[in-house]
Amino acid sequence: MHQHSEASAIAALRKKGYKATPQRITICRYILNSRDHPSAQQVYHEVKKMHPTVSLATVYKTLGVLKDLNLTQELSLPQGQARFDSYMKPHINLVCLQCGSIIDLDDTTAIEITRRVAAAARFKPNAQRIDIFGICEKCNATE
Amino acid sequence: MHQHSEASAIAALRKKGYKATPQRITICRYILNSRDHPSAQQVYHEVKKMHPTVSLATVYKTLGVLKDLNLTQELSLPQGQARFDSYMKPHINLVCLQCGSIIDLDDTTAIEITRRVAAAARFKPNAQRIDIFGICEKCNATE
DNA sequence: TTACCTGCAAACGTTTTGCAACTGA
DNA sequence: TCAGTTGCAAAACGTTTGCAGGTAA
Repeated sequence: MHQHSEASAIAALRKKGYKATPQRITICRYILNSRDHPSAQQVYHEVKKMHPTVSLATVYKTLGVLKDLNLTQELSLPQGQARFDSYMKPHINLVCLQCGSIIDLDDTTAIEITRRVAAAARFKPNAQRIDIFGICEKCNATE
Repeated sequence: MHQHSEASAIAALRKKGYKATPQRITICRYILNSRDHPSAQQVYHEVKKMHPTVSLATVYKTLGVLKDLNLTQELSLPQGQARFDSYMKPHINLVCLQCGSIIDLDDTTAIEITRRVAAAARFKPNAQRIDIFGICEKCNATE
């Protein structure tokens, strides 16, 4: 699902004039290979394992860089922190209101929708996001 | 588009045991009749014209009540404040990255998508949101 | 009458910023 | 070498909360 290797992340950074620092590489590796849409705090705690002195500021700055490189998307949700999604193909986010998990769901509608909109309204689309809020399979079972 | 009258808002409040205070009525009237997806700050400044002593806390609390009554939806966006949408029919939000405007677009896809998802993943949907980020017609023209 | 609401101020959590020291290219 | 980066601390921001006084029903 997340097809970016470490080497391609480094190349992407350098291509746009960003330095490939150890902290950034660690952050990229974590984000680009995680499927669970981590928050900045989660990234921070994870990266600290390799770089104990890393700061939250660096995490936020790097997340900004990754957005600029189009390697991640920011999912801002009501009540609380943003979550980061490195699955950049148009898709649907299934957001569980109980456990907070976010599942990426491929669906042809997600791709189609932008095309339709560009045609219907005179709107120049850049990015998209489809969220469906509800109760996930796991929470539904344990209820 | 926004079909709620003041009387029906008062009825909705009372039905769930909320008091219909003057502040709440003013906030409801403003939110339910605005098409421009105001932020809490905008609501606050607007309501202040009628109730100069109203507090931001009351605005936030009332916005919470309106969410509970299913009369508004909170649109949290990257970089900044949440915006509030009183158009509750499934639709697409066209979010302009330049001027910040949000346009509601009716599209059959918006309704269809939840049905498909409920079937595809074993997910119990509650609410949905479709955002397309880009440049609106107006900004595109003045560019 | 009373449970609920208001408005103030303080608290909270996330994100951003300024800056001196450091470092990748 | 030097533009860009780090990490710290402080600031900024939107939002929430506790509470004493006030008000709708």
